[in-house]
Amino acid sequence: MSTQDRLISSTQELLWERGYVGTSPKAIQQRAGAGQGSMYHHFTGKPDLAAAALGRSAEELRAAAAAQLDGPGTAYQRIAGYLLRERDALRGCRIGRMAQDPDVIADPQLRAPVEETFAWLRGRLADLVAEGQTAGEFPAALDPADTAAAIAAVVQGGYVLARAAGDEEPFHQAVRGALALLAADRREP
Amino acid sequence: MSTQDRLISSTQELLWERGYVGTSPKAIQQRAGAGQGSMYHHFTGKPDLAAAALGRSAEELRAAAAAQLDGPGTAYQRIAGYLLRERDALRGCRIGRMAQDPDVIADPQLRAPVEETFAWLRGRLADLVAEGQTAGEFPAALDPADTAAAIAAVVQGGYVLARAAGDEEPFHQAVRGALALLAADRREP
DNA sequence: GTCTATATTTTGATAGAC
DNA sequence: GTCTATCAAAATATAGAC
Repeated sequence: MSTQDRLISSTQELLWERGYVGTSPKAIQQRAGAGQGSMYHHFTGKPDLAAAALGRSAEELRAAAAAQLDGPGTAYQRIAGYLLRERDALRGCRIGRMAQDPDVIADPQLRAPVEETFAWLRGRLADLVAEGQTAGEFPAALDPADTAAAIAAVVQGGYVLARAAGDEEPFHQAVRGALALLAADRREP
Repeated sequence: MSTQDRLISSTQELLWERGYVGTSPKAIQQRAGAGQGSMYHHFTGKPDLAAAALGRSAEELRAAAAAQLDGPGTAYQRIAGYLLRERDALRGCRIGRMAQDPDVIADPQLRAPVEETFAWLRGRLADLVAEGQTAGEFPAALDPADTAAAIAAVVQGGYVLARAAGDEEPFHQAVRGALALLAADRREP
């Protein structure tokens, strides 16, 4: 792996762990095993490096989600597969975390990967919900975009609950709760 | 309002806007109109002041939520009232935001109000769901704790989606989506 | 491309006068 | 209680040698 690559992956890790404000160029250099000169040779500064790191994280996240959502099975099974996928709930979401950072939200270059990732995810989930409605899996009365937003929100909010509790369980509860609500045919009113 | 009070409320605002790492003593002093001396007279340092601010924010948040959840109406109506309450979705949650901050999560003094707020909220929502089940509003098969976690997660995750999009709409979609899933009796499978 | 030296500003706090 | 120095360390670079 090149020095440039190590700088990017170190920044990815640090942004995940400490956010943009909490990540210093010095910390990045130390984790990458590179000096000041290397970093400022390859990137114009912290925002430039962060943009590269966020772009890569967004790509990775999207690929991982697509692996579940585009897989085999019914719409419900694929959504369940996505929600039940193994995750380190206490680490939270690499991309969702950035939405809280005012310096990321304020910089169009940094916000773009965050915005695009969630726009894509909500769209993909909405398509799946609509597909499930056509197949008779889900009630026709559900709005696909609303349902998709709720599903994406449960994951992001589940991370918040887990980190607040210092325990993964609230994340899993939220996911189970959402899936139970979605499993309309299993319900007994 | 005393200088001490202004320091606390200024810190509450800045923690909400910029998080713990992004909030400097200097910024607090400027917003409060107080000098260094005043701040360090009333508080031992930034962590101490942040603890006071978070404690107050937690109290306020809990009171606001309780106003909706303990009000009149059926369980569904009260949950809907809570979810549809007027919120500035782009500002996000004062308390939930702190769960992302590693320095807050690492300090037991700072994490306590965050942990307690969500533990209370999930418990209160679970009681309401159970109440609704007894009344026949919700399917008996739902697990109250899971459902409560999903509802709380939708709000927290809704904020993430809204901030990522730079638009309140995804928050409202997520809330509508969750309420539609909860409204079991209105469903046509 | 990478390194070391240097520079400016901010952070988070202490000291001591009033 | 509040104010104005003062301070050591860190953040975020730039300069220039190799």
